[in-house]
Amino acid sequence: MPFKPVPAKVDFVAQERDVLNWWKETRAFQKMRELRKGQPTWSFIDGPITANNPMGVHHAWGRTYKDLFGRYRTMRGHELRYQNGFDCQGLWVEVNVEKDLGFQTKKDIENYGLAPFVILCKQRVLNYAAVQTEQSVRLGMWMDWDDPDTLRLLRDKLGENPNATITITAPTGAQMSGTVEQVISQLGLPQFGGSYFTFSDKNNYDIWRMLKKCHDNGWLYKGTDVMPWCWRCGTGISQHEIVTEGYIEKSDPSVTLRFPLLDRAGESLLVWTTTPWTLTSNVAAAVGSDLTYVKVKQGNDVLILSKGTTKMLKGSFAVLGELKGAEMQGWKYAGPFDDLPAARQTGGWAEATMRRLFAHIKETAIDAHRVILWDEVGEAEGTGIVHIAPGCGEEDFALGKENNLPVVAPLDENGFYGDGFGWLSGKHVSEVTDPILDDLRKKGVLYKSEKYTHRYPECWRCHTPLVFRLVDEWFIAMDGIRPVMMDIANQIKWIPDFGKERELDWLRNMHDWMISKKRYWGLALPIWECEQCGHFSVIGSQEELEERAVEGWEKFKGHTPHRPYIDEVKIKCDKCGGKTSRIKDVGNPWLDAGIVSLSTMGYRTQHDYWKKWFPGDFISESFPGQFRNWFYALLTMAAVLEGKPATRTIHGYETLLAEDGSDMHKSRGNMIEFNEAADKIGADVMRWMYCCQRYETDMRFGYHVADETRRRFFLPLWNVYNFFVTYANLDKWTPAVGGQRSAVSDLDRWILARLQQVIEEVTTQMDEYIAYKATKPVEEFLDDLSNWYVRRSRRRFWKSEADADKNAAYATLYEVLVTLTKLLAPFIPFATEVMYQNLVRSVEDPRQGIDANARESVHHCDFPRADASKLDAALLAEMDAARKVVNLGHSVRAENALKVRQPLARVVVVAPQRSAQRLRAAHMSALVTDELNVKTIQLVEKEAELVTYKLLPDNRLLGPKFGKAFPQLRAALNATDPYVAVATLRAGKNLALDVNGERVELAPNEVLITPQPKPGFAVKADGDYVVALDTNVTAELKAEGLAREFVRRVQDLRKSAEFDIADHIRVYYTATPTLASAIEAHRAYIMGETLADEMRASTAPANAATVEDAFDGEKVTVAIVKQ
RNA sequence: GGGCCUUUAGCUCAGCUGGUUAGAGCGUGCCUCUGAUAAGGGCAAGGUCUGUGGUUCAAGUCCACAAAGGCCCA
Repeated sequence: MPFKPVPAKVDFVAQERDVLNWWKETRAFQKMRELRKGQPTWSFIDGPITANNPMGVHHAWGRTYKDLFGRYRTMRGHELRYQNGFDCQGLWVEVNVEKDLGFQTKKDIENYGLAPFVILCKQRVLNYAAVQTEQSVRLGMWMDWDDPDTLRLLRDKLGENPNATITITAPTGAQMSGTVEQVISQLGLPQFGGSYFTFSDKNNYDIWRMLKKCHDNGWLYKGTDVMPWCWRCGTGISQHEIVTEGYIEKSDPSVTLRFPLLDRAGESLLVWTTTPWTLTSNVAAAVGSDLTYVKVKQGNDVLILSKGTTKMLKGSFAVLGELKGAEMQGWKYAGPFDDLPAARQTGGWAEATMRRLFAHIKETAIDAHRVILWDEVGEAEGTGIVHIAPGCGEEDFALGKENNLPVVAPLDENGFYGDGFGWLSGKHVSEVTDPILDDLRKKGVLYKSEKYTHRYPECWRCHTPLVFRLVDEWFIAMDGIRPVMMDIANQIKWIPDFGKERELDWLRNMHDWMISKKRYWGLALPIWECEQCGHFSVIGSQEELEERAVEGWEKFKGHTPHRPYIDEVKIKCDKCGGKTSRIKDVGNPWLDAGIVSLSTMGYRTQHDYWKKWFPGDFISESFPGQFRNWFYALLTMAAVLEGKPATRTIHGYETLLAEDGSDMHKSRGNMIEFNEAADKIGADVMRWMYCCQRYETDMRFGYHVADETRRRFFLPLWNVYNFFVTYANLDKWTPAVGGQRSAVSDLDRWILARLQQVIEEVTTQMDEYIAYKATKPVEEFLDDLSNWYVRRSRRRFWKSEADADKNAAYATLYEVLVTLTKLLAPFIPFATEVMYQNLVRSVEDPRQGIDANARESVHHCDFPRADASKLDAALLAEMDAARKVVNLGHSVRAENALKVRQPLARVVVVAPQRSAQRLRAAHMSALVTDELNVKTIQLVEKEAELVTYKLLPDNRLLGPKFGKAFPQLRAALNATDPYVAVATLRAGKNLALDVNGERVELAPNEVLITPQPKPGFAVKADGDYVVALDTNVTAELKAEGLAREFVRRVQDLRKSAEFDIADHIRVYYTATPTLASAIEAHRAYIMGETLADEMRASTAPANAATVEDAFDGEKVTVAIVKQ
């Protein structure tokens, strides 16, 4: 057999695994790469995936785009780098390692030891890099992958002894030698190949260089602020992380308490807060200057609160008077925790390293207690008087700065009170609420306390409620780079285009970039700060560090620039000559990901190589978040070092949701893991789903959609392929046997013309990176192929004689399938490979070889190019007309309950003149009559008995011409005799009308004539077309219909008895008289259709497959046996 | 609080620069075809195009305001 038979029930998932093995065995990826070497470059820069967990289906969406456009560009004749990237450093990894170890706080990590902890982080990254590599391979991504087993070997060896020497073979075949730690630090270098890892030495040192450049420009500084802080992670959380990852509904005790006023005996401010722990740090009380406040008397107390909040008072009260907030400015009061030492310290209280910042403030918190004005004070909740603790809140801090207030910052990094807080010192913020309430009660200032539910920020990693804390962090000042960045953003092509606006919006509003994290695993910020004089140096390279090292180099040498070894190195202070240490902070991980347009392409060491690949042509990532994360970091780094865009195109896509539109979350249980989906629905189907999705809207992913995709697209494709192979084998047809097409029917020319159209559309859309606009024409084409071309061509394949027409059908379908295979290869690489191997490569006799030079894999082929000579616009229009008539005909049959199996005498068609001409052509007539099962087609000129007409003005032409008189024109047209008007217009003459007493003339092209079926006929109309059926069933036609019914029963029986398509049979039947005579009258037809060599009106042998049935008032028993 | 987006059939979404009777898929009901067969095709039902006002001969489409939802930034 020329082609391998296609199994009846294909296990697509198993088939994909076979393809993966075959690619591996034949080194298909490497060969493809060789093939494209030296062709024009197309540079894709991969945004690194965090190697921290197995992939979910949301990762597969983006990775499908990356592979899709890479494969497309390859087939279009480009050389690519094919480098995947892993994001390795940062808190994501740390938190998971902590979890594995059961650690609660940073102290646990320090007790465990930084060196072994960092090793565990690296091991986790290597482990999940291996997992994600395997998963990506499973998805069909062709990248320059590391061997996952090698990654696991390195993971294990690192755990055993990072200093042991080792040699491994890199993806390029080169040998990598050194200590385990050193080998790992060199993964992904161009000479070794494989994925890049952001923990590599190259990546880290290139960031050093970038930071030094920032410092040279004067952009790097240390800043102080009060910011959200997770005491469990021991690190600041930037506002962006909270905004995106959300808040929780949290119930906390709210407290209302009195601030007794000094100089106004018996009077108190009534103050409300939801964070009692911050009361220890109260410095001032804020009121709205325009708000109205009231003095109320309750028992012996006189309380002051805003007029709009008195409903919160408990019990009855008497209003003594009103005043404006502005009048209260400067009133002094006694704070709730003035007994603590912290309140008595000049400038306030903070950790030792930060006290200098408040040296200019000469007051204590107690001295400072007073009423200040603040526009933001409202009456929506509380008392209209806000407690201000500049050391415990972001806005408080800013307000404190404005008013030159002292700052009392109570918490250390783990959330414990420092030593200036009396009985609270050493207590943890999470457990002081009740003791503080007790204390306030004892002091007699507590007014009331109740549960209060509010939205509260939590740590997105560990879900600990955040506190606000005064901290030192390191920043890059962005003002200097802002205009450059905006210029760069404008040079880039954003897909979708609103991406540019979003990025520009971010750039306009962006604050300085906080690059420090007080953690352990990550980029070692190359900042050495002098404890004595505060001066700091920024180191730009390993070499520079060695040069300036005055201590500890020996301990660091041979290690990667990570904690703890890097911290051993001390350098001399430029300014005072003292010994300086590296700050303990690690870097923001977006630095790691942002540098890759430089670091991974040999920016420092292989400049020619870098120049060849920089800037990227294309990047693609999920939009949410990336404007302020990777896109931003990527553009910033290249802007600082080169002043250029890092990429020419930025493609983004939205969020992947569950099928019901809800967020996919592990915790919610509706997250679909990649492996699960791949095993269930296969990679090709997933990929097609992703490709069909509009990238600029959220995607709903689920198994129902997957199944629909399989049914709508995948099965028809496979069935057409299956159909071809089955019949080609039956006829022993191969391309070599067939040779040149000797006769090509219009149906063939039509499908080939459609094919060219599709190639053009797909190419256009793929060049624009709009995948879903490429998939749509393909699906339409497949529908044409399957539901029209193949359906209409069935008999050509089925007939027994091998003539030129049959050969043409095979040759055409073959050409379509092979082309489609190449066209779809970037989208569904597995199925297309199977089809290609069978259609093009595995013809049994190599001398029959389709193409002696056929490439080994479909992915080595060139992308199809449209052949203009096959693009026949007239033919396409002709077929459209025929299909329209057929559709109407079917519609008429359906509405009048005339089943297709019953032949009818004729179809009467009214069509526009051009179409009528086309339909008159013999081939089109045959198509229509056959499809509609009618004897003749009649194209009528005198359609008057069939239709009436609706006359409408052509709005586009006549609207502007008549303006306000347009409605009258419309009415006049409606009132005129349609038959006369049509006759006039069809004769090419102008139609005269009376509009508002004026005579106007309409040209034939200005009036739209729509035929309308007259009621009472079996007629259906659509636009210019009207189709009618002659419903008179003569005895002859009836007999023919019965014969066809009989054939149907025999065919069903063949099928259910599991006969082979080519088996010849004997038929036995008994039937009611009318049916029996119909069967005998059409004996030859029936036998031909059913491959019957004999047909007898008698009872069957015992072993025959038998069926009884009744239809159209007749009864029949049919039996068949194999001949 | 500012900016952007969305709102069209039971569900998910198309609808280009304003133009004739607003479409598709899924779901539902009915019918039908068939050697793609636990598929395929057709027909039908289902719409105040979120609301109000405006511009225009003509508005799902343009403008204003409002409502609901989403995203981004404060």
